Amino acid sequence: MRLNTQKRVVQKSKAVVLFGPTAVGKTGMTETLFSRSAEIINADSVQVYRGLDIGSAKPDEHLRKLIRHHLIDIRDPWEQYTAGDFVRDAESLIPEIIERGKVPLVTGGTGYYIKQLVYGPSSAPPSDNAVREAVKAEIEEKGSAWAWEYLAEVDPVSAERINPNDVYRVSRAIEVYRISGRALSSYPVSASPRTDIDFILICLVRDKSELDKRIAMRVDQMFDMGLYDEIKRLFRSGASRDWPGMHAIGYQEFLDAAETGEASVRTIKEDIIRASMQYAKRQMTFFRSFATCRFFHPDDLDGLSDYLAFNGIGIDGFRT
RNA sequence: GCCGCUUUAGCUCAGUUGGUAGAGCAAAGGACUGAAAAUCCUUGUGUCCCUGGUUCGAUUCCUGGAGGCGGCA
Repeated sequence: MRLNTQKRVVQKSKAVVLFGPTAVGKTGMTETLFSRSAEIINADSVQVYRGLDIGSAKPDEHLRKLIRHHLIDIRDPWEQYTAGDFVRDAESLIPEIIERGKVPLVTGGTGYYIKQLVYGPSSAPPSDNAVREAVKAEIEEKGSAWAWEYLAEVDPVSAERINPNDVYRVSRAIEVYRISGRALSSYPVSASPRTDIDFILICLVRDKSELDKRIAMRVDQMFDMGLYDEIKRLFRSGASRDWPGMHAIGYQEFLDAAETGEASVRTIKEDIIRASMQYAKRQMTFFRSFATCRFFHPDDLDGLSDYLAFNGIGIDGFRT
């Protein structure tokens, strides 16, 4: 039908997006299905950081030798990496990978990055750190109610959309206005997937109880693998809340514990497990909003490879 | 064994001068315009420990019992 028509008329760039909540089994899947055929474009906002290895569940040496990975270890944890950076990086990698005769495989759990890539990035200006700090200081002084009212004056459309308590977004909207003199809402936003690249969206899912077990198990493993040593190393090099990378689950809990001075390793571990489960839930909500996404259980390799073959994607020839 | 305190949502606890109850956390659902593992929104029926009594009416007051905590022996 529509797919066939597209295939005949235009040979568009194709890329596979493999998404799934944390601990669902994305990494294992890439090894099974894509070892020879693909190069991976990481879409995980924490794995971009050097030194955040265990807590971010980075693919190990073995897998990274087997499949070429991009956008991992490209920033230090005190540097900012953004959705906009990701889109630009991914856009330049996709044709390069196709050029090499491989499938670009975008995989990771950061739904927002994937949305910006698949729907086309926002045209609003990137953040300016000085402006952001100034806005933040002003809100701290005058309060969040003031901030929203101010936004309602300069950008009523955004104010209508953003909840007054959502200081994060209110301040971003004010920031855009201060940087560009234009309302954030005046920058167009795409409501449908971009047309220059054909993204095949796959979301891996498991039952809640199954996923919860895997999350708990994986957090245990992280501690066994030396998460605590990783944290100590980061603290020694000056890690704090100011580092973007330290906002990640598995790291921020140690910062909390260091501040209160009361938490034991056991309660930290419990906190990390709970935060991961909540994150997994948010990830699923994000992906349910992608109309074109197909859902598979990670064990359904036949279904998945059939679906990819139907879409003209060469994989490793897996058959049971 | 005696004395005191305590028992209310999955958890920690408010509260009802007697008219069957509500916060935080958890959970479920949702949002997402270059910070997104971030940030925010919505959702609260539970034998108010059990048993008798008083009362038009008891989760609330009284009797007896059970569990928990503390003190004295």
